[in-house]
Amino acid sequence: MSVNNSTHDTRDRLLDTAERLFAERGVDATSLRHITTEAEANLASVNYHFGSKEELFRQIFARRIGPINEERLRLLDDCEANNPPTLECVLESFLGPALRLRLDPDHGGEHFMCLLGRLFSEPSEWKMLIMDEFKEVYQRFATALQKAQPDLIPQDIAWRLFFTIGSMAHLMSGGDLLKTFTQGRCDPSDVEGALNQLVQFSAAGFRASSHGDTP
Amino acid sequence: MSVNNSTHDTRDRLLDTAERLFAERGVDATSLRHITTEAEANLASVNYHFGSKEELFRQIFARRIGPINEERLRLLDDCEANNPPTLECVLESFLGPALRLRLDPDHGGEHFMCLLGRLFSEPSEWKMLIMDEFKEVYQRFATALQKAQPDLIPQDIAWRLFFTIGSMAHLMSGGDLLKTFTQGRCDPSDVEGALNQLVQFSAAGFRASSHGDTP
DNA sequence: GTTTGATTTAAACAAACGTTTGATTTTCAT
DNA sequence: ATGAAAATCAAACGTTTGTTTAAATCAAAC
Repeated sequence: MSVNNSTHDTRDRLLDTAERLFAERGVDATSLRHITTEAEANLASVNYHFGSKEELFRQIFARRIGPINEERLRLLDDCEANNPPTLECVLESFLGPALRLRLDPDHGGEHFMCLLGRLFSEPSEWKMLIMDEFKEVYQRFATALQKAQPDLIPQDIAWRLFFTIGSMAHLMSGGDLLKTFTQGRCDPSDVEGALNQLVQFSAAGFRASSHGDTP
Repeated sequence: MSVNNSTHDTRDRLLDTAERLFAERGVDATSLRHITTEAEANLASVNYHFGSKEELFRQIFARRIGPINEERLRLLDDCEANNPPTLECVLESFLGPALRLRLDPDHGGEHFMCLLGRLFSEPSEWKMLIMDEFKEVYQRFATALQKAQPDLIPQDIAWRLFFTIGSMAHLMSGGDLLKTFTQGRCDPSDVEGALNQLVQFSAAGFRASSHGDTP
């Protein structure tokens, strides 16, 4: 029932290694043999500690996604101390905790960030595992954005939050592409710089006039 | 060497079926047996007509990506008849041909759009197959956007085009999520409405003042 | 009608997959 | 030290994977 030190070692080693390989090569393309080899563990250890590959995946998410969403809501609470909250504050509360995963000193958070960003565009099988936890966060931020921009109709809020999430996911999963295309002049590993760029871009998008036809 | 009618039938059936299944379930998660069964073809037919699964994937892209990028550049040429071109015109030239894949009457384009959107966030293996073709388009549009917003520094152009691509990819691969979250009130299958939302959002983002700190 | 080349077919291939087993080793409270 | 629980291990399980083979079928030219 309880866990002693040595098991915790290999259990965590499996989580860390799988997290990295899932991020680098995709979930389906990463085999248990690859994971256990790089983690210097026995092939059977995944099924012993987690029961199945799917449960391993689930636990990789479980240990990271909760704290991120909690911090999002905590920062949002701070924003809503002002009424109405500023657009930039709300957006930064949503985007910051995710993008700052890159600052994790042992790079585990960075790998998870990449994995999380890709999950938004993955077929439904894996995606639905986290969308339930995400729904509460989504609703809280949608209403906060509505308060920050009361002149927008709810549909516009939804569209623009959707685009913001898309930009965020793209940055999380494929930021290296931007660095390549700009020959290093735009560097997503400058987290605060990237966050500022995305907040400003999205905030301006949210401030566009409502029904869009150029008058 | 040449191909007669009957072979073209099963060859196209394989392309169409694989395109759909790759979009619905992911490339790695789709087996040749699944493809050939649904296409009512023999298991060996993929290797006979294409040589390998990877070459099948490559040809699925080859037949669609060229026309899209050609139309993008053609529309961009029309924009640049004006000097400077408007932001909305340039953005619509980039986004329209991709989003309008949904209008393909036999739904083949819709499946490919979903597949294409996902590819941006996929591990490098498959992604690099199309990034070479994309580079020319990227450069043409980056310079056009620079002309449309001459006050922005090139890094800002790159960041904002990157975010626009992220929003587009998110819409292409996971638009159904928006419909779910909004209980059907935002419908990405209304192509022109979705395109207008994205163009207005991105155009406003591009018009944000340059270095972002709120004055 | 025969021949030739293109296509389809059923069957098999080796390799890799996630998972299970049963024995062995390690750990630690007693 | 001893016994029970926890963890590791090598080996095998039955599937499924992409690919190959060789025979069968088809289409059309001669």
